[in-house]
This record gives sequence, C-alpha cells and structure tokens, in this order.
Amino acid sequence: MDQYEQDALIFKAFCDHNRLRIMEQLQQGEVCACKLLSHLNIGQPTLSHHMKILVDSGLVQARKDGKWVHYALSKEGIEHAKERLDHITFVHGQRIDECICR
Amino acid sequence: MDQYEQDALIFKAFCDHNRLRIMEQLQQGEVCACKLLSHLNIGQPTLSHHMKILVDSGLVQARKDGKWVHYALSKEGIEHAKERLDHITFVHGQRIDECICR
DNA sequence: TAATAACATTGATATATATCGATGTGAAGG
DNA sequence: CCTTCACATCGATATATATCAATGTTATTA
Repeated sequence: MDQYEQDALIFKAFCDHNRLRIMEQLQQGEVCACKLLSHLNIGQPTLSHHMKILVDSGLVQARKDGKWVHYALSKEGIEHAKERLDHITFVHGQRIDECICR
Repeated sequence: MDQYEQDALIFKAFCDHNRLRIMEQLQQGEVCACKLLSHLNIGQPTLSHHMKILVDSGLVQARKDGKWVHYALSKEGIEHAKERLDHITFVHGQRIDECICR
C-alpha cells in the first residue's frame, strides 16, 4: 500500500455520517460503545464495524474494561490526519498551465 | 443533507488514491485535464468523473479556456476543509466515561 | 461547414461498503 | 458451571463508487 492509499484510509474514516456523529460524541471525552450506540440509529454490529474503521485509521483509541470498551479520540491520530491534510493541500507553486495538447 | 453529510462529501474527495495523485499535481499550480490524464493510469471518462467530485467538493476550481479546462486547488475550499477537520476533531472535554450499562 | 480535438455524459460492470440477523467470544455474576 | 451481558465476527444483501467503451457536446481548425 503506497502513501496515497494510506492517506485515503485515514480520510475514509471521515466519509460516513454515522462515523462523524460518533466522533462528535467522542469530543466530550471517553464514551463506551453502548452509550455511542444509544445515540445512533444503527444496530450493534454496524457500530462495531464503524469503530473498527475508526480505530484502524488511528483517529480513535479503544480501552477495554471488563465487558466494556471505552473509546476516545486519539490526539496523535488527529494530529497525523491534520499533517497529512496540510501536506496534500500545500501549494508549492502558482505556475499557470501551458496545455501539452496545444 | 445535514452538516454531517456535507462534511462527508468534502472528505470523500480525499478518499481515492487517484484523486490524491491529482491533487498532488495541482500543488504546482494550474494543470489542464490532458496533462493530469497523462500522469495517471485511468481513462479520460474516469478522470472527468474524479474532477467533478473534486470541483463539487469545493477543493478544486476549474477554468475553461477554449477546448481546454485548467484545474487548480481552491484556497477557500482547502481552508474550509481544514476548518471542518478542526471542528470535527476539537476536544471539548476529558470526561472519563461511566458506562450506562453498568 | 466539415473534420478534429478536448472534455462531459451515459450505460454497463465489478468492487467496495453500510447495514442487519445470526452466531461467536470473553467477562461477570449467581 | 450456567446464564447473562457487551462486544466482535460472519454471511447475506443493497447501495455506492471506480472504471471503461460508446456516444454527446462544444470549440477550434482546415
């Protein structure tokens, strides 16, 4: 997997409205899966699917506590996402294009 | 479409490796479609599809010039994407979760 | 104005993903 | 142990998306 596909993985985490709703809940601090679920109109397997994507992207960290799992935003993961966004969108030049087809 | 789905639209622009390669080319300034195409292993209709997604997301602006279309990163679109990322990932609290199932 | 060139649109297809019901797993309690 | 609870995984399905071949559209050129 090259850098482009790794970056795409990170941003895919932000591409689903339910995952954005999950991250909004996590802005308050740690939230367990059952509480996340109670604020969403999805089933428990679907939440589990989304949490796997979020954790795999590095944006969210999981803390297991007996039967429960508590999730929280990852400071490092978020910082990394911002760095990648900066990197991808940084303007190196303002060259006006001369079309190669001309 | 609510705010979550609007944000998802922006980040979907970053979710494909070919679109990331396109944006990398645009970091140098304006590039016309034919030049973008020459650096990618996709067909012309596929490029057109990706450019529509990028323009619709607001991240890229198009300038028509006769037969040609020149694309460039949009300063405003990029700034907006960064603001949305900041908003979505801003940590409001560090509350430790007390599970509602307990 | 007929031909060509650059890009967009359409229709089809294959892959990816969001979702759910059913089931598995691992921990806590009786 | 046996049950129950919280969460994960599996299998199936429906929708979304990336891609291409064919065709349409618009602007330049012969």
